[in-house]
Amino acid sequence: MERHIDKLSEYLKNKGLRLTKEREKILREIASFHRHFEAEDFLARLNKKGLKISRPTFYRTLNLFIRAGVIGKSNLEDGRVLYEHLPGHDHHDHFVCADCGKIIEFFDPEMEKQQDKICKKFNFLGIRHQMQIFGLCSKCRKG
Amino acid sequence: MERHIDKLSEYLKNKGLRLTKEREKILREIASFHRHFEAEDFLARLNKKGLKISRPTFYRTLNLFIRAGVIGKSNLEDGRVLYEHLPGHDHHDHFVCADCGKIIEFFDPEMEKQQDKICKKFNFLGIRHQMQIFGLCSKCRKG
DNA sequence: GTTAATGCAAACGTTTTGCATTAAG
DNA sequence: CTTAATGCAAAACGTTTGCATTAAC
Repeated sequence: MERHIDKLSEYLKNKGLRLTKEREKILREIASFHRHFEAEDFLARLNKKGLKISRPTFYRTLNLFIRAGVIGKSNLEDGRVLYEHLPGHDHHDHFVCADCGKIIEFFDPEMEKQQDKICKKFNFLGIRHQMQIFGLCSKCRKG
Repeated sequence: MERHIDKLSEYLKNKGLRLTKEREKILREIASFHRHFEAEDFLARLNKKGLKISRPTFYRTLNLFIRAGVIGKSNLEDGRVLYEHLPGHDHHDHFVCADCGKIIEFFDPEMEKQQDKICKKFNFLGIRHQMQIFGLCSKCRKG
């Protein structure tokens, strides 16, 4: 949490923006939620907890947090749009279980090396990448 | 084109569905378009060419073509939803240029092997995957 | 002649906007 | 006290739906 609030505060100060109660509340929830989340699900979660945040403010805040670098956004191959908090959260790729919908993170240095190679081969300057493997997780492949 | 129409006809026959003029027109355009496309762009293109297809019919047709296996759909990491015709179009991954938006396809057997390895390691049954590398293409990295 | 497909208008879910009000600095 | 942020209602976006009409088979 401290890392998140520090990073956000710094960004806000640089930009002449303000640390409001709403931003603090949302950040606290996001920082303590250690999974990917969809916007609407998370908003419902906030409201259920009694933290009443309006929908426009929530979306505006998500976008602000992205700009500030405290959360990341990924568009999955299945159309879902997922967010996750970033600081202390290194790059990783995703398994997506087609059955239970679970998302499993992985990081494979060999894969990263191979990606560098392919970029060089095509003279492409890679900035970031995303990779998703769809299939069945170890639990669901038994069923 | 023949491959596409044959594949569609077979699907329609099996399902007791009909090969309409609209479906033929749309299929002809898609088959002769050898790039990825976004739905709205392509619909505008059709209308500009004088082929008047309503928006609902167009979207219904895209979904039908997906079911029939003549086109594929991918949700890019940047949120764009792209379609492309399938027969004679093998699996590939994508470079996406952040500057000009161009999409470059590539296929790398080493990468595929590495993906198999990582699936085994996690006891994940991989069905399909998608990978996108964002950055600058050879032209744009000069500018 | 059946019934699937079309076009229209209207709905949809998600995300964004305009604007008057509130509150952070 | 200034101006950024909020909440509301309304719009925007891409896509889908209900329904009466048209057209494949």
